[in-house]
Amino acid sequence: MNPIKKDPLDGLNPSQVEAVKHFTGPLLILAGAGAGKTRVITHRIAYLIEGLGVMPYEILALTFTNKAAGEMRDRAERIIGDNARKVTLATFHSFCNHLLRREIRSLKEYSENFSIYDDADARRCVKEILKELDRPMTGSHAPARIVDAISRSKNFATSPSALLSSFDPLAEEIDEIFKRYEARLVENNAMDFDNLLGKTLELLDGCAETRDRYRRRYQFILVDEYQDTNRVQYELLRRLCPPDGNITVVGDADQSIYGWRGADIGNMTSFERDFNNVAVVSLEQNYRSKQNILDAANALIAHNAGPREKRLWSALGPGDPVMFHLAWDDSSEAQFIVDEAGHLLDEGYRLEDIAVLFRTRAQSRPLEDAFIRAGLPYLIIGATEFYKRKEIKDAIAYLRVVDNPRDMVAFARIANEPKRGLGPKSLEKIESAAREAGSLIGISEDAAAASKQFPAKAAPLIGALRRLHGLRGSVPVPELVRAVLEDTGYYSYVERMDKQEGVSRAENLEEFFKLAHEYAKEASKPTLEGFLSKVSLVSDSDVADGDESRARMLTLHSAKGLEFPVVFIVGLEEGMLPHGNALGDADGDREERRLCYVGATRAKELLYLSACKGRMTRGVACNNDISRFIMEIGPDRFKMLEGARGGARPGESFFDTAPGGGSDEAVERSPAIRLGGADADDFSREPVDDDYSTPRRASSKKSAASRRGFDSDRFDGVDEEIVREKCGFRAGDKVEHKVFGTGRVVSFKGDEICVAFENIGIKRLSARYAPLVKID
DNA sequence: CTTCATTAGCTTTTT
DNA sequence: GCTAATGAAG
Repeated sequence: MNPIKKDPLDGLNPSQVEAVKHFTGPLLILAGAGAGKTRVITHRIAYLIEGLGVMPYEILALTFTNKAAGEMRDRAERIIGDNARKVTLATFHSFCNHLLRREIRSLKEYSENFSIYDDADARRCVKEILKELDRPMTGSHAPARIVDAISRSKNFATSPSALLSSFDPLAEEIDEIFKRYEARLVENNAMDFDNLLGKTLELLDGCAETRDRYRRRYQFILVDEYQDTNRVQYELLRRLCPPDGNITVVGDADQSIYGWRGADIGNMTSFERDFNNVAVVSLEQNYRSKQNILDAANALIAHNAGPREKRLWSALGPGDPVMFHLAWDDSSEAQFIVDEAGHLLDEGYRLEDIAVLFRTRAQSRPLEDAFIRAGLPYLIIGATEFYKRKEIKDAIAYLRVVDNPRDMVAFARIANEPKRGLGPKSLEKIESAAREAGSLIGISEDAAAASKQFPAKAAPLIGALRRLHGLRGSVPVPELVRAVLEDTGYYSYVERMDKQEGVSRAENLEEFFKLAHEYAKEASKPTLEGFLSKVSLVSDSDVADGDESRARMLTLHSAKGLEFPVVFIVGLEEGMLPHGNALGDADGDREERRLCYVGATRAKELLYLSACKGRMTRGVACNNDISRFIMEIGPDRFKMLEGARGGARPGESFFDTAPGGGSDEAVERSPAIRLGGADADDFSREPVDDDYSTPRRASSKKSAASRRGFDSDRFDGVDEEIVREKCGFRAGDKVEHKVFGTGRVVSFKGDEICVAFENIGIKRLSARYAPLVKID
């Protein structure tokens, strides 16, 4: 028994109450940024159950990310307790995945243990097909591009060639490649992300009985981020809900930023057309940001043509003006942010209050450098690398083959990992044998032994896979996972790998086992398929959270739905934001503007925008104009900020007006350039080199960044002597730092070494990892 | 068949 | 500045 913890109508404004209390029939909620969208959905779920007597299992709530789904469930649970768990609350993809696993019989060519293919798997398929067709795989025929074209065509529900210019050399062949790709998926009993949606639609269309069953089951449907639905998702909603059904969609056309992926804002207007008597509620009061921030955001978005459905307002007061800083180059832009962050910390903000938003992932690098140098811990959201790690992908591939022995993409990945002497030639033979036998484990031992064609070296692997496949269902998932990796020899192979490499990989595998345990604990009916689905459908932004005291770094896209007291948006330059690929295209331009709008509206108290006159892109210097978005917001809305080292003035050109001093100065500030330059040798000593040459994605707890930056706190109290011994420095030593120049060692504290640098001042650095060299 | 080294190609955003 | 693919040598 769970008492109502809270009245679902408590603390809502009149529009929100109207949205929450709406009972039957379609409802369209136009919710501006920060207007309490998630709040309305969760409270509506609560009210339907507690106030209107709807059964929890009759409710289907769909989101785009696992994170949003989880958050919604948490919040609903806080209002109504355990009943919230019985609501079907899922992403579109995971909902479809579940439906398919249950109903797949209706699609004869698939069985319920189908694999889910990610982009990399899809590319591999395309590559094989190109090889088959003897076509090139470069330029216009790059597998990634083809996969992209195929995916877009599915999202737009059209043929791939229809979306290509007729001049595209690919246009002629793409449909054929597409056909073979689909056939290959079927052969492998696999679905790509798009097919999870598409096949579900197909299934519901092909079987009225199933469709009606789901319609009866889900009397109430709620859709979050409705503006991001694509054609297929829209059609799915129409299958699941009759025209006068109880469907509530919540969206904001101004936050539509996934048009490139097939999201169709047209679905907002289609909704009123295709569903009957649609009620509309508009939420305009913003509970997140100070008015100055909203004014800037409103001014920006006003430049997108079309009627303004709403104008955000806030009762939180004007707040500080939005700030703008023009930096010399990307590293001084990053330095500006670090300096500013320092001030903010002095003022009482915490690191986790601060978010730095950028357009492209590549922009994180200089920021990371600056944060590392300053010893400020940060977290890159969305760079989960965990599931992209080789050992994890291998482990998943093993499991996939065991679960679905038709999955030849997974098999190709692991056949020779560890080395079993199975090269491409052997692989081909195994594949054709598998095709003949129906699946890998269908290859009979006798037939294989009899055939001179069949590589004998493959027999043990196939045997192990067959045996493990048989254990499916009778052995608990975590044990099965371990058995798969141990019995195939993969685990010991990883363990035996040389030194650090092997250790961190084995650690990651242990982490993976832990995931399996967690899954088994929380799933009502754990299965290998369930576990695989789970790991296949996690998105990058799902993991990153936690209340760790770190600044956040993330793309504008992954910022949607989040909020932070302080937001920096960097790189407001033509070609960057708006991005070069969107220039010259009116739709693209508008979407870029919305992207910037989304970023700006993430800020609660302080919003900083910055641009730089020049930046390094792909190792090449280039200079950009200040983004049109800055002009559109209007100069009088900004407080202009100078950086510690002086900002550049508008109109001044970066690399060409200052060929001598100017660019040299810039080069000196950029560690990346120095590293590649002549004095790289100076830093080739092991710990030093390691620190700066290894990839610096900070998402992993084991990254160099995290070790130096903050974990050091935990070593407080470590004997000073040990530290001294470890790093070989003593107080008074003159040292040189790759970035900070020369200085003198002042003292030690825990794992940290304090150094007084000539121009910079005293810095606390990690004794073990700081790139310090003793000089005479 | 494997391993190592060099090179080409590329980076917008992601369930 | 990175990954993945290709090529040469073991």
